[in-house]
Amino acid sequence: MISENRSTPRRKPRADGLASRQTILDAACRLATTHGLEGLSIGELAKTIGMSKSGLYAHFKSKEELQLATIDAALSIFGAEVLTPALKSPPGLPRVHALVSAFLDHLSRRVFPAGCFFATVASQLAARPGRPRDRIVAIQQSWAAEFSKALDQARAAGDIAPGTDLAQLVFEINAMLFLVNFEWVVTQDPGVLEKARSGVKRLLEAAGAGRREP
Amino acid sequence: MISENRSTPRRKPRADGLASRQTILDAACRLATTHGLEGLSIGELAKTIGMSKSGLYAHFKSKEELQLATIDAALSIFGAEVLTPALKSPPGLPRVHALVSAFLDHLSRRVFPAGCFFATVASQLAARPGRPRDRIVAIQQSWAAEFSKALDQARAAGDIAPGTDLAQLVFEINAMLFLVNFEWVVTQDPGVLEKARSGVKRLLEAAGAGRREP
DNA sequence: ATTATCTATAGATCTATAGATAATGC
DNA sequence: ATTATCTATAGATCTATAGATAATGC
Repeated sequence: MISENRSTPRRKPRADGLASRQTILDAACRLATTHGLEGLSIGELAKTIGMSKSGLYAHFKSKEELQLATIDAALSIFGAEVLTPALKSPPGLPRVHALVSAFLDHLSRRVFPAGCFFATVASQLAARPGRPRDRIVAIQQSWAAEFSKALDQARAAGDIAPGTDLAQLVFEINAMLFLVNFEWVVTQDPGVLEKARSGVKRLLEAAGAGRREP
Repeated sequence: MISENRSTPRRKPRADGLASRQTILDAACRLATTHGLEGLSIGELAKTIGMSKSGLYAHFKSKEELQLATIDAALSIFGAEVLTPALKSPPGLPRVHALVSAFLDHLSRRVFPAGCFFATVASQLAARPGRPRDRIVAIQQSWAAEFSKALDQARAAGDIAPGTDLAQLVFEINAMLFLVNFEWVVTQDPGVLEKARSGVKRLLEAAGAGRREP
């Protein structure tokens, strides 16, 4: 009776099936960055990659499953291009700067065709209840948590004043990253990235100078 | 041959036609705040206000005209609820604070059902070329220009250090308003509004203390 | 008061496309 | 994977009509 009643597939998917799925999701990430997750249509996606609608559809049980898979694919790209490299930097203040730099660099490298996938999609889904929204909100929170951790380490190391309100600091750093993404998409002007860079720099210097003591 | 070849209508539109148009645009503003301007469909809008699709459609030449009219209607509401009241405050620093307060208050009063119409729609249209996007970007810029003007007055009055980089300051203030809108929509927690309020307050205090001198 | 005209709307209908499913080929 | 097909809905157009308005006749 071994290996009966299991929900895992009997064989692993063929390599070209996986590759095809990856092709779909790569294109979906790109399209969703400009059109939004809800503006992402299966027909347009199929046309983009030169595949039939139903061939594409066979990889996903529903539109929502495609959306969730697209979010995961975007997270994987964001992890490889932004988060993982930044987390190789030393804990504390250097890591805060590394996270900011990595984010701004991924904008100027155009990892996604129209700025940060998560900033755009989060704005679009904020008021639309459902699993995609919940997933995006959770990802946003874990991004903020990385800043929290690094800032806490910086405070422990004495690089930030002991009484600093870390949640407030995370909010203000993230605010600049959030707006700069929008301005970058609209203007495509590298100068706007410097506004965020120098804004965060000044913010952290002020926090280091002990301006936030209780 | 007088009054030939004119493009103006022979009679003025009937009052109920104007009222009906206003009903449509009010509902369109609300729907667009949650669904986005592109997610706004004529069928859903017609159903919401209990009107036939074609009856509604007759008020606009195309979907794009409806979108542009909706943007204008939202601007009119935003002007009446946020901008005009704030501009009654004294020029300079008080006006900067009034603009920020008026914006945060319009969020907590739920003037639109899901945060700031323009923040949401701007995020969605940023990467979608066209007249609606251009109009939204122009409105965003005129909003930023109000801050620029008020901050310039504050600098002239000596409430802000002479060498202050105003564009940078506008960016940082706006960044907090932009992110707080998102967090407000997601959490509905009035506490997040305080983060923006105190963040801006601290920012202006720092600018007043002369930290931005050349 | 009558006639003509115009406005605002409804209902029917058109084409295109959405998401989704079934049968089939390789 | 494809092709064929289904239902629902998108934006858009057309015709018909109720009711308001304007010009005219008495």
